[in-house]
Amino acid sequence: METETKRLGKTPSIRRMSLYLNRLKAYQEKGIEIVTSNDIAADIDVLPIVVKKDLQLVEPPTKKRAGYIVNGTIKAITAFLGWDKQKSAILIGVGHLGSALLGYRGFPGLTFVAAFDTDVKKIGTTIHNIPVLNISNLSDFLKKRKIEIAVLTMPSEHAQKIVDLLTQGNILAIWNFTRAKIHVPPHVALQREDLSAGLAELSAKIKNNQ
Amino acid sequence: METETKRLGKTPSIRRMSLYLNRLKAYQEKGIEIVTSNDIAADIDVLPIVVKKDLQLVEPPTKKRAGYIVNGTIKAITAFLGWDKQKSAILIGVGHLGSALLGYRGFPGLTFVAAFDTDVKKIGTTIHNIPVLNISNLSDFLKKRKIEIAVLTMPSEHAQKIVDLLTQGNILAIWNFTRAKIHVPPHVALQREDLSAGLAELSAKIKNNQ
DNA sequence: TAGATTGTTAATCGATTAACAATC
DNA sequence: TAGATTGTTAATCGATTAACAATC
Repeated sequence: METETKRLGKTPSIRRMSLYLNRLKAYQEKGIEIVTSNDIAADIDVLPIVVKKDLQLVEPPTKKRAGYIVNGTIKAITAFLGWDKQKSAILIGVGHLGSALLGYRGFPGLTFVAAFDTDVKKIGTTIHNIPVLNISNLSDFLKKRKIEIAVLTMPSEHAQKIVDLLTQGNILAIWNFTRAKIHVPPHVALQREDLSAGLAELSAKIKNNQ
Repeated sequence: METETKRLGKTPSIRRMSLYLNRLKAYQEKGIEIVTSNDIAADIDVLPIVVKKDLQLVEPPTKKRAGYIVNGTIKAITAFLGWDKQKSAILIGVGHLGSALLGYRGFPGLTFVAAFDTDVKKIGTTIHNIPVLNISNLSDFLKKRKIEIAVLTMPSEHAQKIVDLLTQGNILAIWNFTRAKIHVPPHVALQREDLSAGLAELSAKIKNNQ
């Protein structure tokens, strides 16, 4: 039943893509048109060879031996990640974290079209202009609208029940911020996000500095 | 100047520790006293050998050849991460993400004692019972109180200026949720958190499912 | 041409996985 | 004893880094 974790190849490289994208956009705003792997590397604290190897994955267009063309490389990364076409998303569970994510400006390619909750005080309101709907309308909603990504920020308990509704509603991907272990059919992409993993890493670094 | 990224050894294992901790606490609540690597592995979708190898790092006490003792293993992980002693933390920038983190219940070992902002509308209020103070009082505050961890959730622009104040104030660690590249002296632990890295990973998985 | 860069191939390092020894 | 488990050592795999070839 297990071995869910299909190896995707270049996970660390893919995770760095958003850093590159950010830096490149900053160059673009400054009017810089060409940039070297050295420049980027210095900016995000990795070795230049890492940048070169990673960017090769997206086949950045028209490089001369002077560096990467900023605009084209932005487009190449964006296309590589599928961020050139906006994906519509819903969010389940409008708590602190949920509201924060709804208002977060840093998710390119993602457009929240609705949020769902059980709390009657929240249902009917909007948060950052996104309507909060009754969770009991989820299935109907998914029949009417094509939604690609569902973001889970509700309490873990009933996660699997919701996930089943989502997969029946033909969602493509689930981004799971809860601690529930959830099962999805193989054609549904699943990403688990664990905020305290970062804290664990930081804590270990503190200990190492004694 | 660079090569900031001091290799810590077991980063992936350390990041998984919070998952183990979570599962073990769930067993504890159910009254389960002994648990095998197989149980844990099935629960978090990794191979049993991964659990065994990872847990060896924390030297879980008193195992019989029947599994790990839940209570003792919880204590061992907690101690390994330094989460047995509460660390006091402040948060800089009480925006959406900042407020969400202040209210997040899932950071063991971390106690927020104050938040800082520049917005006069926020200064003087409390968020989740944590007082929001004027950023101009940051240095004074750090002289009076021993603070271990600073969480950065403000706009990137002035990050380095704030970081300099923090390091002068003898902070031990910085958890950076902004996109600013920041420099810290070598004795200060630094952890960069990038929410959109997870989205990049998810997006790549969607593409792979075509 | 010399210099600076990306692109590519090879070497190294670390993390994951497998196999099995030790133990109660 | 047989069985089930952790602990340990070895093998494999993948990611990082180094070295250098190709190019304008």
